[in-house]
Amino acid sequence: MDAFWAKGYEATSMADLCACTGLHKGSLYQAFGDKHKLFMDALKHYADSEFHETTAVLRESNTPLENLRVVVNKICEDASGEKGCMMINSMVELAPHDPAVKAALQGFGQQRMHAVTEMIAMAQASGELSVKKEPQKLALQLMMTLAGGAAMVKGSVTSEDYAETMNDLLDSWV
Amino acid sequence: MDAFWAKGYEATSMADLCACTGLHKGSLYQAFGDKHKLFMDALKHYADSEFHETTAVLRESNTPLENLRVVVNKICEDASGEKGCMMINSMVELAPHDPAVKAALQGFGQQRMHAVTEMIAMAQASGELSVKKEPQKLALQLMMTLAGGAAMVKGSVTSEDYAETMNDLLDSWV
DNA sequence: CCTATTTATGACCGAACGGTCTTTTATTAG
DNA sequence: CTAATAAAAGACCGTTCGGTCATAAATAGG
Repeated sequence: MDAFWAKGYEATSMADLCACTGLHKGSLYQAFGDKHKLFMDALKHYADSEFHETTAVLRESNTPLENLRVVVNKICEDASGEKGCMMINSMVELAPHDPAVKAALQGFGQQRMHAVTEMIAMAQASGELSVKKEPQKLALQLMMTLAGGAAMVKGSVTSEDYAETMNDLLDSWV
Repeated sequence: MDAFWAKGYEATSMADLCACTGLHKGSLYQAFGDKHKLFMDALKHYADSEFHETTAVLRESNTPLENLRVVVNKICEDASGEKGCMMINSMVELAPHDPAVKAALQGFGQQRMHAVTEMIAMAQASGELSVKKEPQKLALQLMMTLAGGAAMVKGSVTSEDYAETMNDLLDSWV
């Protein structure tokens, strides 16, 4: 997963994966089928563990808005650094030409959109967010900005500016 | 340029480039040096022509905000479709491991940041934008959202939602 | 028209690619 | 301890990769 995350699908060779895992080609093929299947498993593992870790920071004692802030900052932290976000990386590199990857990413995206939409709706209901727009639209705005940061942090935006921009966006909704 | 734009650097072979240009390997190497140099030229051509076409839609008869809207919609249109934005694609695929690409993209990014910052400042000065935040921060917000849309439009966001989200962002600043 | 220089061509190169297969080594069950 | 099973290893396969080079076609100058 780390190899695919750091270098992408095409630029990662089976030799890289062998060096990274300490295993040898035959073993990997026996265990995973082929490179593409191995990548799909790695992508799913990334998405599942990232989602699990992100939702893990939620606390019942927090207000909806506090939870939203914590989640957004967690996502920022995960995507900061040179590797960025593996889902965004894969969407950019593979989604247009790889139906399996595209379908998987659409699933992960919907999962996250639903979660974020619900959090925004709760923060609106609690009165912490004064912005009136539909939660779905705000969630899309939030996801797109997060995604853009995850892309730009790889080349032309610092992780501090990334985090600050996300917090400013939430502030503008209060 | 179209081949690199559509498939990225690693996934585009010299054979693809031959088929795409109608030329043969030797001619390409003689004219451009190697694959990497050819890619750099294609990336620069993309950035320059995209910037030129985008600034071309500006009109002195428009108000600053109208011009900002036109520019944002033009960028949206250019990045919609399966190929997305070649600069975002390259930043995600190559920037962390390719200093030359990273430096070039930082240059293009600064150029765009300056232009957008100035447009926002003008729209604030004219009173069309009521939002008080520093133009630089708003520009970064705009660029990140545009970038995220350019990434997600390749997999899980429609071009209509992309354009609508960008217009909503500008509306929220009025 | 003939020569000189440029430009395009396709055969060719070593290396690395993804993937397979047989042999050897651990591991487990009886 | 032995036999059956699973897993790891590395040699090996055809293909494609980026890149080179000698040759052939085309262009330009005298």
